[in-house]
Amino acid sequence: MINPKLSEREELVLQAVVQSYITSAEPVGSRAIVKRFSLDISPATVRNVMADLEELGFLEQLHTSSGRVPTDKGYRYYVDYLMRVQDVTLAERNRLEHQLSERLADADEILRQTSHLLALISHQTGIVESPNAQEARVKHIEIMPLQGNRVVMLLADTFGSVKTSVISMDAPLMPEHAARLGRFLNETVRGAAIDQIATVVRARTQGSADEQRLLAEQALKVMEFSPSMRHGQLFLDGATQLFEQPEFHNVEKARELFDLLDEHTRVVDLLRGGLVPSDDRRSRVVIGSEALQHGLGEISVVSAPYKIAGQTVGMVGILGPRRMPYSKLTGLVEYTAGMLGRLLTRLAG
Amino acid sequence: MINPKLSEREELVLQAVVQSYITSAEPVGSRAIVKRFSLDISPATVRNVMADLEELGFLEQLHTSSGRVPTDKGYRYYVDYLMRVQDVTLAERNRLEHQLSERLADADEILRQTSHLLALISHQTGIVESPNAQEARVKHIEIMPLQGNRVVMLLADTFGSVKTSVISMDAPLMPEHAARLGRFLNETVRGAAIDQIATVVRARTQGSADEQRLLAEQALKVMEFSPSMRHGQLFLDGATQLFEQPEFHNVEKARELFDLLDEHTRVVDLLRGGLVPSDDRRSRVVIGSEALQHGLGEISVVSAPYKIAGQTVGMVGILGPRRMPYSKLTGLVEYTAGMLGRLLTRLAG
DNA sequence: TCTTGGCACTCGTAAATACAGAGTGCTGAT
DNA sequence: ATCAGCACTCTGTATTTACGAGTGCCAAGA
Repeated sequence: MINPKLSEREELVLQAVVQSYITSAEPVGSRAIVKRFSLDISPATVRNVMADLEELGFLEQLHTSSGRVPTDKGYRYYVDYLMRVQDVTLAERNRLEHQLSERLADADEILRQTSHLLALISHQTGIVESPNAQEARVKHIEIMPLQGNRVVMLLADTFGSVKTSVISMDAPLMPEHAARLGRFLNETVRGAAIDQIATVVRARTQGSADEQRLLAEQALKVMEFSPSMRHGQLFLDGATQLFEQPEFHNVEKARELFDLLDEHTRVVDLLRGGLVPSDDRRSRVVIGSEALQHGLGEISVVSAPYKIAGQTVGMVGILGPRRMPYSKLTGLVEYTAGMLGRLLTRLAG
Repeated sequence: MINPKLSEREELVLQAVVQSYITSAEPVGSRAIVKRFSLDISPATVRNVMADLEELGFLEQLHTSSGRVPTDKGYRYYVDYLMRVQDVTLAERNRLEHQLSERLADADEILRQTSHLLALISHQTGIVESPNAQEARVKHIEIMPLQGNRVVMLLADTFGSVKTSVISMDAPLMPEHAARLGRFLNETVRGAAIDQIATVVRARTQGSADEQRLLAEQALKVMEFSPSMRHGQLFLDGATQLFEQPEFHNVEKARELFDLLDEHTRVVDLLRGGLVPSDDRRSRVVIGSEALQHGLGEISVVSAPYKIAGQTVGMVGILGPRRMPYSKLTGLVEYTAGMLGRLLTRLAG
């Protein structure tokens, strides 16, 4: 994609249109712009520039003689070249600090609370992805027999999060066998990546053919299927706020949106913005239909990666209508990602 | 409330109106009824009966000369006296059996899957309340130190469910202290009701004043605040399906609904139907504004209690618009509650 | 006394028409 | 290049009209 550099005046007008439209949700006309931004040029001149911008694909009219609305391309140019990232206000910063330091102990609780705060501050939907299981290492495993054939497996990882999984065995597990199995698993698997556990254990038990191998493999088989272990969780909050946005007053659109939010894999794709995790930009923006195969061209996502101990492990983001205050939200996700990283790093070890 | 017994013909007409309206979502007129149910009386007669029913408060007109629509009172009479509970079809029964026996090991997974199936079969929102913590007894507690000052507490109860809670201590916990604390807690608290743990331990540690008392109390303090321990979880599924119902094509209504679904305490109140748990009816129905102080007069809930080992411990239900196929859904929740009870009883011990 | 056919009336919906306002594109003057 | 002026286009909002579904009531019949 070539970068079609615009003239200074064109940029000025484009920026004005985008900013006006973001706050008003109404198509913006030439007169409104001159007035609102106290420009030294006449509406007629603005009209000429707007006509050019429309031909270039940055703006569009819903019908002849309505005001202009930005296209995806217009938003993109605005986000990439025109917008100035806006710092989080002091009040917002305080709010984040306070409400997040309360529940320091539980990683999941921190993630949940983060998504909640993102939603509250942005008035959009806040999204937080749990630390990627590919990066986490096993810290400790505990095995505990339950009633009947069932066993619970508790796994603590290096990111400070704790996962449990209840497994059904072929036969009841005696406490002493459980202890032995626990020791075995800890020796074998400590330090391994979470999603490599099965492979590691299988390699280790390949040679030796004692009864433990059976137990271990059985436990692992179920572990592989435990959804909370394989896929990271996704914390969403504030979805209902989107009903306030005029773009979702249409019930069709609203339904599409809520269906999307229920499909976590699609949401994660949006969050990651189709980019490789090594990409080290502080934030990214997906606009409208850019990353979506079908439907739902109406939404945008602003997201930022967060790091634990210097390593990128997940994303935080905000999802809302295409018409979003990008400059403010970009600042917000970047700041939030930074803080979340610091908090989680403190938990990790 | 007096029970205003209706004449046979009045009952016939009321039933016809309710059933017609439930399937069509349109106000129903006199001619339509005679036709649809092949009645031997004329539209004019039906009109007279309808006028009576309106005066008695069972029906209403949206405006002069539109068809009639049932009022809350009308639905109530239908549900209490006219409707015949409809059995679950064989296909639905098979579906429930199959899909629920797959994940037998994890109680939470069973509950989640149950709400999912209720939603799929009913095309409404499925709700399942986790077994009431007041009835559950502690089976086993495990304590495991994490990085830094943190400790994870794992609690298995007599209902076969497993809860974890991450706690921040004042100082790091040595493995041997953790083991001692674990033994102490198990001795003290085994068999106690989940929501009585704090009380029991406090009573036990009142006299003895060694270091363990400090540890135990500290652990408990946090445990009390752990939300997943105190309140039961609520599993909801299929909310977006409600967009298909014409009553939620209005965005205002849709928003109110989704806001309600986010407030789990209100949903639980609806589920329980304002009745005492000892009430042993097989199912209950809350219609429209009956149990709601403000707003949201548009929804109904059909629910049924489920039992573990003969004891009522929670509710399953279906939430949807007031205009619901009560006879079918009543059968569905009753059957589902029964099956869920059997499955969970098998896990418990 | 209950039932029913007939009829005038009401109300909501949909289509057709008219109108005002916002905004544009173009032209000619500076 | 810029801009004032003007004709034109399109939308949204009444307003009107027509239509149909359904009612309430009355008077006649069982």
